[in-house]
Amino acid sequence: DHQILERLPDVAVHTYIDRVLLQPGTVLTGDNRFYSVFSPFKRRWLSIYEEHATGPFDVNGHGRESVKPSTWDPICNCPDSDLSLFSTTEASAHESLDEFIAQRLTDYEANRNNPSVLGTSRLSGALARGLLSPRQCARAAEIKLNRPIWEFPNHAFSWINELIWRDFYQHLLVGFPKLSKNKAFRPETESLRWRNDPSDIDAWKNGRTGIPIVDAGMRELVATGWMHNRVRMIVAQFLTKNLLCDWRIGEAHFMEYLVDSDLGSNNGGWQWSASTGTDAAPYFRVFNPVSQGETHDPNADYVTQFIPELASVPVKRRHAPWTATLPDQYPAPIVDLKSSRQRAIDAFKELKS
DNA sequence: ATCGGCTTCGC
DNA sequence: CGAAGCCGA
Repeated sequence: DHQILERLPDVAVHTYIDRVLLQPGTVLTGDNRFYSVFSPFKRRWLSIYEEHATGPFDVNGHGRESVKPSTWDPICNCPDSDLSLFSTTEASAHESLDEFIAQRLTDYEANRNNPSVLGTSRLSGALARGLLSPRQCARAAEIKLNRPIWEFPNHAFSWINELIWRDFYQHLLVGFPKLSKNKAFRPETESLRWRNDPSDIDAWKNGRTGIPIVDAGMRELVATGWMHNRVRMIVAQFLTKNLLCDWRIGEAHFMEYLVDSDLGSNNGGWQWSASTGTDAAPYFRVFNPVSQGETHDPNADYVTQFIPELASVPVKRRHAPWTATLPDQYPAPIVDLKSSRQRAIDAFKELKS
């Protein structure tokens, strides 16, 4: 950027912090270090935001043209995908934001974990591609609720919280450069003996693991260029814990297919799920994909949408179809959930010795 | 230095 | 209610 500026002395260039709400390096601990735990980061973040919130910048009037990628094709490898859910122009991204704020913000906390309903904002693609800024998101919510974010009721603050997570992961990239170099945050996890079984990885990528919520998510990813956040955690834990595959395999696959692919958020999410990261999930708390499915997709609408061959299975058994009559076209589970969970816990336990 | 507390839980 | 260990003030 600096070199381009030097070569264009007659061009007026204006730069803005618009990828995040607070610039990385400005939210630091008492002894000026980068936070590695979200909660204290958030407390400090809020105290700074409360004092120094600037709102969106006025960028019109500098001869600026709107951001307009002509297509998602260069972004994600989804040749057969229906990407119509995602804005491809700045104007439509703002329409999506306004629609979310007006219609769904108040129910966000109640609905955000159910992948079968339109509960999340689905603005991640627009944010990652620069069609929207998080400042514009926060400001739109503040206008709607007529108060600053630190006075938001819990149900709406829960969405702002996700914007703060987004900031957190960008801060981590700056504070811990090894995260950008394919390295785990917790170095001792580098010696974990991942299995990386090629046929397991293939089944995971193609939505053929025999675990419906996992397969639905993986099929949603390829079909739409997006995956619901709750399901991202489920498929990530299944790959890294039950299949004991290196988190970098999943990270790369997501980067290839997601319309919202972003190094900070994607790497942060994968290392959280794999228990290799900052403030990561404790390794002994392995998601059970059946209970996750039954809890968050109680009517099995989501798994049925992406795995139509499950329609013959009674709804109550649809998250564990092997307990009923398995449809011919749908595979049996490629791992036993109980023993593979224990295998992962044991592998992580070994790291300490 | 001590100590409360730690995104998303399984069983 | 179990389950590591350590962050951050």
